[in-house]
Amino acid sequence: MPELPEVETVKNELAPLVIGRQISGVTLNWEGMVGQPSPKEFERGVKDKRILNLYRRGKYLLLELNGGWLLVIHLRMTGSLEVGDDLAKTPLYTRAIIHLEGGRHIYFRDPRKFGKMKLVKDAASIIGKLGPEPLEDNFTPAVLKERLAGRKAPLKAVLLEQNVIAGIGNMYADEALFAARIHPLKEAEALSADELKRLHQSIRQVLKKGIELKGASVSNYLRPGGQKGGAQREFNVAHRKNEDCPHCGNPLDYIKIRGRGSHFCPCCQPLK
DNA sequence: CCCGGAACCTGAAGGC
DNA sequence: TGCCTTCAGGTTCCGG
Repeated sequence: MPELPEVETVKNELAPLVIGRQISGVTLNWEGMVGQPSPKEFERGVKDKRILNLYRRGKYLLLELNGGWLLVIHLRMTGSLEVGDDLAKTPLYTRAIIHLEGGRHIYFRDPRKFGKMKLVKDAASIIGKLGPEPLEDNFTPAVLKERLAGRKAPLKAVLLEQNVIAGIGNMYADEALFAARIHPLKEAEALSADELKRLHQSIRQVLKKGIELKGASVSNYLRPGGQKGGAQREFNVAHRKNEDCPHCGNPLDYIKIRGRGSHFCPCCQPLK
């Protein structure tokens, strides 16, 4: 599923293909992909705008257009963006196409139709409530402590909240907790100073590694050129149901936390 | 505010 | 083999 490393990879690989290009039009195969404004207004508003720049914030991809407009894309669970030059080779499950000048197309694929595009002027309306970017320098163990303060919910559940920290999803939450040797059900506010330090370091480490490997292709995620990412091969616990812990060899555990499948090693991540 | 569960969707995987 | 059920999990909404 697209989390911070996957969206960062999409941004990095999309940028040289689309920045500076003008949008000649949009095809909506499924109008539900447009969150706001109405599909018709969206089509009119995007047409003939130029893509000036590309940013990521949390799991949001932000296309800066001229006139002060932002085209915001969220891939949700099964979305991916691919770029191609031949409409006859439109990928399966393409729900929307952004046509660029010169015959290039951005295909928004999404089997489950959860992804969303929005055209807005005010970035804060979309990303204003997001928590800190975990890979920026201002994300410190002290900030992590402050973000978890007062939260008695399971740590894993709190890590998935985008207004606490932006960009972490189910896979990288499991990986970060394993690397930090902390049980996912540990009460979020109850971490010791050492656990906070380990978790802070682990979050950054697993996200950086995910970006280096160009994201994890466990389900539908593909890079803009159609290639898979490689991060799933390096996962220690995520998506490794019924397998053994790569560290101690004991069977991994699988439980549901807030309805999310959670993989961990009960031996290396004791609840105590 | 905090917390947990349901809903949105549909292809893939598992069970019988 | 084929039908049926369950699972996947990012975000938003809702009830307690």
